[in-house]
Amino acid sequence: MYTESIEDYLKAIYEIQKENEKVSTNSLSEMLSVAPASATSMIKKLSEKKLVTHKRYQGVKLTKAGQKISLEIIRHHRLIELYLAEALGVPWDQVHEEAEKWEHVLSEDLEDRMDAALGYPTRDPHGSPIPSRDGTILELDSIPLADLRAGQSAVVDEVSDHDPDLLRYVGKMGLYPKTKFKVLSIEPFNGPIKIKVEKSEHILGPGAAQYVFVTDIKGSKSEASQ
Amino acid sequence: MYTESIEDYLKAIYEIQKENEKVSTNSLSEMLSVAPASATSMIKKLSEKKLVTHKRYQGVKLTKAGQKISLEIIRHHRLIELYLAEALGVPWDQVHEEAEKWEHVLSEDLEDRMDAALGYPTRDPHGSPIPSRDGTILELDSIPLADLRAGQSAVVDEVSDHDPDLLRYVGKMGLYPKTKFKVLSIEPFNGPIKIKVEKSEHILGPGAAQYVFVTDIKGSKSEASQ
DNA sequence: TATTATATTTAGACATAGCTAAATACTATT
DNA sequence: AATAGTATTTAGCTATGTCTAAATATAATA
Repeated sequence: MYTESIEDYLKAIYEIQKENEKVSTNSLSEMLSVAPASATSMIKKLSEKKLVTHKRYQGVKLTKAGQKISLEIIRHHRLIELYLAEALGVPWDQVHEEAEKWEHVLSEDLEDRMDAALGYPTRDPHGSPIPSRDGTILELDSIPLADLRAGQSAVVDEVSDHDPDLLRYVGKMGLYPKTKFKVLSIEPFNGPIKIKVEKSEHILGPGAAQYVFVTDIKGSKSEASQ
Repeated sequence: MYTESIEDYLKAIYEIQKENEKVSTNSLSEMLSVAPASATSMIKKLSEKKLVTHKRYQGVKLTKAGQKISLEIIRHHRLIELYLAEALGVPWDQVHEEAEKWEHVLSEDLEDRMDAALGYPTRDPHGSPIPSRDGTILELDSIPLADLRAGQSAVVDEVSDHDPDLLRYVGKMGLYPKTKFKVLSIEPFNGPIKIKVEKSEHILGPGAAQYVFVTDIKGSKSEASQ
């Protein structure tokens, strides 16, 4: 088994790798709230253990082995999040923090029991895919809500869980995964977005709209396909 | 917050204090599987933090503050054990190990939710009392099954959870808390004990009978009261 | 291209919590 | 009361993972 710290670094590397091509020492140190020098020394350790490859000043990349461990932890994390939400009614903005600690001490047996109790789910409460036991994960191709055009409707696919305030904010307007909504208007230059969810209208700030990912887009063309 | 290590020591001190008057450095080092020197240095630290009182070569004792923390951890531990058994069907010989790790990272909020989901329980799966949030705990006055006499019947109150094998062993004969049984015969000099649970008879080794605590004794006098 | 700014790494220190080996204190026995 | 045995403590070392300050490499700009 690996230390909690190692697991945290591997998870962070995976998350950054998913967005940006390059995983820099600085991005890691920021994500984990440690000094850059601390990240450097951990990178050295991960590299010796063949969990990442690293060229000085060039960033790191997970090896097969590193990715496997990373996905195991993410599986723990997301199963726990869903379990807490479903079984114990923990609000979706609080499950992340709880899972962050529990994920490191969850046994395989309990993981299986939770998985079964939940009916072998594929998504966590924020819509993020739950990796399978053997280390495969669904790649989402949803786009930020902020990229939609007025008149389009779509379905919420995933909401970033990096900030509890964001989750509470979009939760208040009912923008949970699988929820259908329509864009009534969208102001230029990253202006506010007017949307309709169920029967009610809401104004969504562009900062938040960047972190709500949507799919199943219907109506006039999206910005991306123009 | 305190470190996991500190919490483990405080918990161990509480457990030893419950049995033996004196909590020696050696008993602690044994219970926690660390070298005696390690226990000494932790005792020094606990003493500085006013969590225990300590006189050199004389053993330690929890202060009010130390006992409070200790009981909080034990409350976590036992709530988790019961939750795992009830909600996820984890067998009673496995809940301890799982709780041992989880207890240190359980939030107060989740503690409350589990407590409510379980209907504010007072005992864990082994019959041990669950301390209340404010740090009070029921003192049991049950006695070892080994001290009973032939002809007496009693009810299982608590089974020590220190050894999973023991739990599986007594579990096989149905000796769970609240189970009524009768002593058919008991051989002298710590011999085997024949008991009847429900309709079936079992032979119980004296080593195990020492760790099964019973109450509600009926029939001829117990050894203790002779 | 030389310079400046930024990113990364190295060097050296600290806290936690463990260890072994040696010294010291207490306890029991002759 | 002296001694042998056991319990406890001290001294000093190790590993993990963090930190700051200084050195060095890369990238951006004048």
